Amino acid sequence: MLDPRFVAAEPDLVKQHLTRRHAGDDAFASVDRIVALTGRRTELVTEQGDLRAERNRLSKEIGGLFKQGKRDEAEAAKAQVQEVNARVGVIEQELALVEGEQRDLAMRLPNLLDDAVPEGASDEDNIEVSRWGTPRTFDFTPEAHVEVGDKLGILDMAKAAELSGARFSLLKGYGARLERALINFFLDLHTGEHGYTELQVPVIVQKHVPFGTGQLPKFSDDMFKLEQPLNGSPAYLIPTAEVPVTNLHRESILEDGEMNRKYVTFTPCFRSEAGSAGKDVRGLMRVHQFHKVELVQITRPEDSEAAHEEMVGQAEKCLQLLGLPYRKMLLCGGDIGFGARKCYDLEVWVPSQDRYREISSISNCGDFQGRRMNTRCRPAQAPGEKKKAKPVFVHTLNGSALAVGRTMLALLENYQQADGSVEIPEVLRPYMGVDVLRPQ
RNA sequence: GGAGGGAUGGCCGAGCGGUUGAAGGCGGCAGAUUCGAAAUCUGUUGUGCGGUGUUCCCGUACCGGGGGUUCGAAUCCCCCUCCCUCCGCCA
Repeated sequence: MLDPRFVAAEPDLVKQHLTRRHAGDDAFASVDRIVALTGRRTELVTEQGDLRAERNRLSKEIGGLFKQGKRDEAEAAKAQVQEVNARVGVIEQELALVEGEQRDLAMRLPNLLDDAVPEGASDEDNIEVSRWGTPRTFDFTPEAHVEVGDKLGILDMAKAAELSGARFSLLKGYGARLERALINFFLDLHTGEHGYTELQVPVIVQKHVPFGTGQLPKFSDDMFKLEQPLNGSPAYLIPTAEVPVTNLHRESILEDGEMNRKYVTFTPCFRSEAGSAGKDVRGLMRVHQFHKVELVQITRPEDSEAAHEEMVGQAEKCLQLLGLPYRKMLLCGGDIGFGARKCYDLEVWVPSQDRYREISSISNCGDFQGRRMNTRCRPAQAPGEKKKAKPVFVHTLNGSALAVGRTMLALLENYQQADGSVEIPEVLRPYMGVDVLRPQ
C-alpha cells in the first residue's frame, strides 16, 4: 500500500504512475478522494488530541479534589469531562469512518513504478533484456508435452479431469518422480549454494495474510476461498508461497543484525484462473493446482535493488543447469503486477508453440507489502549517535525458482527424441536414477 | 469434545481503579576504569499518530484483539484469538 499521507502530498506524482500502469478511472478518483480524507483526518486527530489532554487534566484534578473532600467541585468537574467526552465520541466516530475509507482506497492503489519500468500497455511491450541458450533445431516435428508425457505413460490429463475437471494434472511413475526430482534439485541449489533458509509453511491462511501481500482486497476472485471459516477467519488456499512467507515477520521490527532474510520454500499453489477462460487450456501450462519453489527476500530498503538482480540470477541458474533456453524480460507498466515496482519474467523456450513462455516472475515490491504487513527493520545505529535509528518498512521480493509444472513441460518438450524418449538433464540424474525416459 | 491456568516493553517478570509508559532483572547502547578486554560502576534504552517545534521538545494513544463500566482502566465486566496443563478422542 502507498502511504496515504504520501498520496495526499504528491497526488500528481501518484497519478503519473497510474498512467504508466494504464490504470482505470476509479484509481485516479481514489487519489483525489484520499487527498480530501487525509486533510480531514489531520483536523480530527488534532482536535481529538486536544480534547483528550483536557480530559486527562480534569480527571487528575478530580482525583485530587476527592482526596481533599471537595465533593461539589469534583462533581462540577465530572460534568465538564462528560461534555468533553461527548465531543470526543463524535470525533472518534467520524475519524473511524474517514480512516476506514482512506485505508480501503489506499489498499486498492497499485505500487509506484521503478524508473526503469518501460512504457507499454501489455506483454507485447515488455523489453527483452537478454537471452541464454539456443532453441534446438529438430529434425522431426516436436510434439507438445501432453503427447510426450502420454506416450511415456507419466502424464495422464484424462484421469486428472475425471477426479477434478479441467486444469488439473496427474503424474505417474517417473512423471511423479521427475516432479519430486525438480523440487529437490531446486531446493538443494538454493539452500546449498544461494544461502536461503528452507521453510515449510501452511497453505491455508487467514484473511489478513493475503491482505498483507496485496491479493486482497482487489483480487479475491483469483483465489480459492474455503467455505469453512478457519479459526474464526475467512480462509484461502495460497496462490503462491509468497503469501505466507512474506508475511512471516508481519507486525514486527527486525534488528539490523537480523537482515536480510532469505527464504526458499516449496508449496502447492492454488489459482482459480478466473478470467483466463480459453487460455492455455491444454496440459500443464495453466492449472488450478501446481507446485512451485519460491524465493522470498526481506531486505533493508537500500539492499532490495541488488537482491532483485541476485534473485533473477539464481532463477536463471536453475534454467541454465537444466540446459533450457530462455530469455529475460523486463515487464512494462501495463503488464507488471499490482504490488511490484519492478519485475523480470524469465520465459523458457517451448518448442511445440515455437515461442518463449513465462516460467518465472521475480518482483521487487519495495516497501509496498512491508507497509501493509507492518514489517519494519531498524537501521544500524550510527557510531556517535545517541538514539537508536527509527524503524523503516522493509522491502520485499519474491520470485519463482522455478515453477515446477512448467519446468517439467519445458523438459519434456526440449529433451524429446524422435523415438518418443526423453533425455534427463545431467543435474537431475542423481534424483531420477535413470538417464532416459522411454515410451511404454 | 470436557476442566482449569495464562497472554505486560528486545527477553524474563512485578503491578490488579488515580503522578504507572509501566518496578526489578537480563540484554542493547554510551561513558568511567583498562595498553586492550573481562569484571565493576554511572547513565541511557519502545512504537504509532498529531503539533505554526525540528539534532530536541510538547500532546495523545498503545500492557494479545474487540466492546463495555467509570470523571479516570494494564488493573473491573463481556466477547474473540492464541498458548500451556489435565481428561477424552484420533493418529
